[in-house]
Amino acid sequence: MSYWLVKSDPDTYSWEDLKKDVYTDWDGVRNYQARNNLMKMEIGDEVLVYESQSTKQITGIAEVTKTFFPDPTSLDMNKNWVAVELKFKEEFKRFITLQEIKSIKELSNIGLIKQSRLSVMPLQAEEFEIICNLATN
DNA sequence: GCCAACGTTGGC
DNA sequence: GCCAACGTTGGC
Repeated sequence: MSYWLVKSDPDTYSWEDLKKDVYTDWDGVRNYQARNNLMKMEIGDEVLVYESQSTKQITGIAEVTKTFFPDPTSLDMNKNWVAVELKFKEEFKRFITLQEIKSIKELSNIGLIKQSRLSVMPLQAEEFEIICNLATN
């Protein structure tokens, strides 16, 4: 059981879209490090969803329902991009902003801050818990 | 809109 | 294999 954080630009695919779709293929990832993380996801893993750009906040939790498969949106056969299937799991009572994450010392090593351009990253269990606790308080 | 960070491409 | 040029992402 692992924990992850994925980013999405809400103009492309928002939390509202996921809520509406319930299941979605998390595709379009075009970065090897992010792809390698997608390939490590297992069914039942919990995934925090972060909206970048306009809103900059973690909105809730999704769950991995299918492990990686070839990304159907990739036309380049030489580059084996992959997607996973995610399912809407839980919306946070309170969205956690980037600003708030930055203000918490225990989260200072989180990939979201350390490597701001990476779109799929692992989370420590403790980091996942801290964020969930914030969101339900 | 600007810019830093970083990934990719292509010439050498 | 190096590195300059360029493109993209994402915070501010």
